[in-house]
Amino acid sequence: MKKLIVLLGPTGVGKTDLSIRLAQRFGASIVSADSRQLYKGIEIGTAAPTPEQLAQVPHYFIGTHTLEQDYSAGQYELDALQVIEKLFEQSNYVVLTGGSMMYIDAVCNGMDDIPTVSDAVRKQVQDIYQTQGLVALQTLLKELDPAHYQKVDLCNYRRVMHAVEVCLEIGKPYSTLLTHSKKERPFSIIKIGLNRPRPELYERINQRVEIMIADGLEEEAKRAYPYKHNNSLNTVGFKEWFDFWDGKIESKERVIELIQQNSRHYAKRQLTWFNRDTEITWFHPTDEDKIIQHIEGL
RNA sequence: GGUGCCAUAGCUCAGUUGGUAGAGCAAAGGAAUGAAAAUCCUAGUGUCCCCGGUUCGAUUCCUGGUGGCACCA
Repeated sequence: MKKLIVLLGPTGVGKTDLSIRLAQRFGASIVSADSRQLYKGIEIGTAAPTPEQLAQVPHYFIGTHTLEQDYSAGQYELDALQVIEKLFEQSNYVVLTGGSMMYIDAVCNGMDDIPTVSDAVRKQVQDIYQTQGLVALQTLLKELDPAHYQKVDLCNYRRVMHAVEVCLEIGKPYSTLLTHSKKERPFSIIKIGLNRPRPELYERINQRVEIMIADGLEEEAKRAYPYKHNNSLNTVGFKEWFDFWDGKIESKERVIELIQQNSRHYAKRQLTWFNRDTEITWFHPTDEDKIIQHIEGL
């Protein structure tokens, strides 16, 4: 039986190192489930695997896209599944690792089939939001998809916008596409969660940011600055620099503090998401032997 | 040493004409179906610096401490 080892956890917990050792132990390749490490040119700020690490085990979805390319969890589901199936032809194990919650769920559970929104519709909906505000979008959603209007978080403009976009794109209610069903996969899934006590995790995050700065994060951000309007750069570690250069943050010290803080916030959100998933077995990253035993025991 | 100002949430501060208090930020908890490192939601929190005094009642007024800041010596 083919087994997908899913190694997940909050940012900075220590997934990369362990994923390489596990992959070597089980003769597997690594499929990254990280919505930012797949972009080329922001390696320092996203703590992407180093060239040395990449040389140790074949990696997929690291630095495969340009900063200008749009990408999505839905696209990732299709692409990753294709890669995983191919890798299972050579090995009984594949390691999926990363912290992008929705990317992991896309592979493990699947997402409903929703068409990609065209640029024209996206622009149209953005215009409504910018000129008439969120209330106008809410009203529009109430007309187009009353069922979803009842369920969606109406304060969250991204969600309201997306629902409206899809309704306009397909000409029927967005909610008719949502089945909330779990897709069957031709392999079994072993979910391993990595976590540390909160103070320990936060200390690691803070230190990692300091290391990024020493490694040249500012220069990397400067090179990325021309692309700042792309989604690839709506990213912790970059948006703070952009705000600094745009005069919205007063000092470099403050930039660093904010990167650390936003990283901690991100880690907390990841944990909130993962804590709902009862399929995860949790370990401290140093419990490598226990993790291997756990995988072999299944 | 003298004079003045200040001391309230983890931080910055507001406030109570005397009836034991509230903002922002932080921390915490939560939501989540193609932008997800995105986006959004929710409470909580207090020896109101210390000892006395006045008062039915003091965080608030008064005396004296302590600490900080400023100015004068």
